[in-house]
Amino acid sequence: MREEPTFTIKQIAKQIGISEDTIRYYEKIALLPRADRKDNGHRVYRQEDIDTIRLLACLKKTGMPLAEMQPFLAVSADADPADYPELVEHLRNHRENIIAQIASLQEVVDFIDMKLDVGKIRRDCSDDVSEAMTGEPNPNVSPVEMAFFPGSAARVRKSPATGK
Amino acid sequence: MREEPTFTIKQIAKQIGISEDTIRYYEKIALLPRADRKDNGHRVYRQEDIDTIRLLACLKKTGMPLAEMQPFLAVSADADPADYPELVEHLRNHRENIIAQIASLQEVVDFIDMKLDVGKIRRDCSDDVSEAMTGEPNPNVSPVEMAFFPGSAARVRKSPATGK
DNA sequence: CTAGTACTTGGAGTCGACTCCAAGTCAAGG
DNA sequence: CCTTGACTTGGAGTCGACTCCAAGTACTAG
Repeated sequence: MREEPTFTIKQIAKQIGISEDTIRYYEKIALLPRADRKDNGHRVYRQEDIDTIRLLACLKKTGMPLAEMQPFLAVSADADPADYPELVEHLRNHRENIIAQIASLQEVVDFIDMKLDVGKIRRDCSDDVSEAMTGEPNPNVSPVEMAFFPGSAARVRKSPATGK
Repeated sequence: MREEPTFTIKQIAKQIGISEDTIRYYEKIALLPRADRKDNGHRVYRQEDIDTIRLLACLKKTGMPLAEMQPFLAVSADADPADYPELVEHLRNHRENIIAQIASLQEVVDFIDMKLDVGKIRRDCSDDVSEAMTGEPNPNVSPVEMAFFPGSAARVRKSPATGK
């Protein structure tokens, strides 16, 4: 069998877009398994490892704390998650969290769009990520009082003008 | 005019789901304007303030650092953002960031689904939040080697099996 | 042999975002 | 009048996630 290509820590750091220090740190806190070393002690990475680290980077982007990433690595590794029912549960939970987070983000996007579109009245597109909100198709809403807030969509209904 | 209802810090903390300390902290770092006080010095909040704080909480959920939230409050306040071209620019930028973040999240969701659906082949539903990704409708992909990684979607294409 | 570079390690420092605390004020109840 | 409870303040402490550093080793080129 031909040898897989291997990479230095510097290379994969650059490739993935995180610092070498961060990668070493992940290893230090055992978020990543100890990487193989060359004879001189330098770390060697292969595609498999890169994929794993990339997954971490991806999860990080979603705001997940490092401590919660471990289970994902277990899954990422190679296994069939069905072998670990607890883990499946965990994954499902996290999936829900992420969906909620997407909804949050979408609300912010909506908020921004609303602010950017002040007066334009261009409210029709498809954006129903969350089923929780999407209250009234209320067009020209006024600044803050819209229902862009999670968990209280419908009940935010102000009365008078904003102070002024 | 009848008085708007007002609330204590404890009430709104509970309502919004963050700690009183956090609210005071936001005020301390001037992320929030100094709240009005009663004669005894206690903070009073009205709906308007609650909306603002709720916006912060919402932005926080999206992983935005506190320092970046200021512009949103300026917008939230009452103004027409068109009055502040820089701010509009900032909003647009952030909108893009969020869209990207949603894509990241969606990838994680896809990853989870993929892991959960191992062998199930149930790939059809409607989830196209981001227009950036949605690469191939590639069904039964193998564990890690999938293109669930942001920024390198198409180019991560492994050849051999995952080590084993 | 020396210089340069690419790594290694353990540990210290930083930064953001809280979180906790002690001391103080005020209002109401017994 | 004294206690209790809800708040105030400034400041200290914590925690997660890095980020930086000094000292050491290994290889490479001149």
